[in-house]
Amino acid sequence: MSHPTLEDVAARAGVSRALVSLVMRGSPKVGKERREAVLKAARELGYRPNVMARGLAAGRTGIVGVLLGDLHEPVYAAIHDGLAAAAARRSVRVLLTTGGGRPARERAAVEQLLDLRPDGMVLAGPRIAAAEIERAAAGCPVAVVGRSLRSDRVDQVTGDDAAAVERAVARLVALGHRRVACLDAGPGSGRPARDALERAYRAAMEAAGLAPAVRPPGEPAGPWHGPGAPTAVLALGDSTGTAALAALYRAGLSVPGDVSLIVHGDPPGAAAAGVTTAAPPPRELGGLAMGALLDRIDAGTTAGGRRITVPPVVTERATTAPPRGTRG
Amino acid sequence: MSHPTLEDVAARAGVSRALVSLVMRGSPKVGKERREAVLKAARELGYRPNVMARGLAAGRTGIVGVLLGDLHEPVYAAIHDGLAAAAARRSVRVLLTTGGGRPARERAAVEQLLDLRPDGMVLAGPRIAAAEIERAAAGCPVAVVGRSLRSDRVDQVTGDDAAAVERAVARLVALGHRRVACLDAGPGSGRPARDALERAYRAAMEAAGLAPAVRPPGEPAGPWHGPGAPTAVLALGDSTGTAALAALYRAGLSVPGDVSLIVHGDPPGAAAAGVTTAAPPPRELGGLAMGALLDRIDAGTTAGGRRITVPPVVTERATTAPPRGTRG
DNA sequence: TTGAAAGCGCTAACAG
DNA sequence: CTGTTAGCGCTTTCAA
Repeated sequence: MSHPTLEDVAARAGVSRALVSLVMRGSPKVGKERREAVLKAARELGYRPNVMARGLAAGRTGIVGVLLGDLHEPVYAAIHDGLAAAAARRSVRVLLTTGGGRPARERAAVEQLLDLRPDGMVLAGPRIAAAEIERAAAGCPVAVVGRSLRSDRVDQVTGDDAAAVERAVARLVALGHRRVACLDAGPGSGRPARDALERAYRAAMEAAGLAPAVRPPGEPAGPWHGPGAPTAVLALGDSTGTAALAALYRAGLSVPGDVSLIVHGDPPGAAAAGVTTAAPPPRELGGLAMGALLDRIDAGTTAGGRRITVPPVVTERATTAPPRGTRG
Repeated sequence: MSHPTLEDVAARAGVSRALVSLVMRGSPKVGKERREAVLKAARELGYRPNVMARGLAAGRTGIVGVLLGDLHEPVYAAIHDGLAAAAARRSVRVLLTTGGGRPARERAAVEQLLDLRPDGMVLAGPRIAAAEIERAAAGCPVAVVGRSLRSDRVDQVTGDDAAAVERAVARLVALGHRRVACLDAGPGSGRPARDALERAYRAAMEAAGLAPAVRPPGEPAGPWHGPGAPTAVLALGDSTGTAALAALYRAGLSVPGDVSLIVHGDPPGAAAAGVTTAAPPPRELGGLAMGALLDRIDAGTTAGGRRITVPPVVTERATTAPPRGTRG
């Protein structure tokens, strides 16, 4: 038989269905003898409880649905690591979907998840409209990673990107750099966010008593050599993690010999290329979101709206060093 | 009411439950008037069918479970693209899991999927034992991507890696290269597979009337300069996609000026770093697997065991060019 | 402790 | 075309 049912197990163990149900859920009030007989029968039959039947009857599914913004972006793999670890600790089953970054597909993905009647949902980097997130939150508890919205029912876990820029500057300054340029490495998308980061950069430089120097993407290479040239670069909007590095190489510079480089964010190629980055730790974002969600589910509380902001981390790799002449 | 049921819709529309059920499933044999009344009521109530109840009653869930070997490896994102596209064309809902590459977690993930009683399952790059795959296949139709096993019930879609090596060599030769070295760029893991690739390389070279030259990973840089030096390199086991490139740079070579480079496989950094690669196209692998699976589900056939081998593709990027002196 | 009975929300014949 | 009648596999009272 392909899928034995509770009843098959009961028959084989010579007990009632209800007893088997109790045993399967680990109820303490079953005699040791019978319990083992049931377990044995279940094992022999290869019995696996049917989640859907259980969910229907119990009113809860034990499922947490997770939307991952875009599988092509490695940051979601890291977020998932955090989510999964937190979920494993609380023995809930995680089911994943993704819309591949396209809002329309993402909406469909979220609705499919909702159709399963999950106990809760985590949306990591959702691109759908805030109203749709809100609507989803009417169906089950929802936690969002990496996006903040005006809502008192959705838990929100976000990284502090401005703080990441600050830390990056601070780290470069601590290494001894005084001329730290800000390079806009990427194409035009995400302008508004980029502007905020630029402001954070300026503020951090000024706080350190240094002169900010922003190089917009369009501008030609600029003076990279000579006495006034920057000894360190903070790259914004480098979506690959290697674009800024390549640009520096192209300008004939050695990294970190001539200039140190820190890229903001968690771009795909950064780790492989050994590029130092400054960004909120994605694993932690995921873990916190899942934690908040499960807390809320366990509490049975309707009201969410918790906001958690995670401080950034500088991941020092091979592109940062003290400025030339400082050492040896 | 948080989750209206079929019955609520029926009440509001003033019809029977069965009629609503028919409408929801798009049956053609419902009067236009009633159909619209039902649809209207459903919309007003925000009704969404409960997948679990539907699955329980219908005996099929409309769910295809997908195991993705490791979210950190971008090839799985590409495989997923193919899977998702094929699934969308046939309107099935795809639910994802992953074991993060660890067999124990992967097994748990597969079992969780199985507990949902999916109509079928795709295992992309599974690390679990063949016997466990076989066992899963007893529960529902299964297709496997990227792993071949002795089984007459599991559909298998694999890429032809030896052919990828052949194509790479052929491409290099077509560009005019005569001294094509094979570089083992990675650490020791995956030796047996690597050996097969090396054999394929030798065979391809000999078929082209050229002398193979393998440089094992341990060997020091070797003669990269001078009259007999290779003008092209085929890199095996480069797990980042940039390791071989970095090694060539380190040896003081310009790419593709001094040497052309093709990396075997779909390593993470290759696209970002502009490295030319030769490998089976992962999207297609995914699409074929999903297609085979859905065909089998539709046919209601138990017997699978189809084997599909996908020919490789050379993705020409910035590291390949004719040998120096050939042009201009 | 154990068993019987009543659904969870939906589909699938089957009669009207 | 439409409504009625059984379940799907499981949990959950409620008695025994």
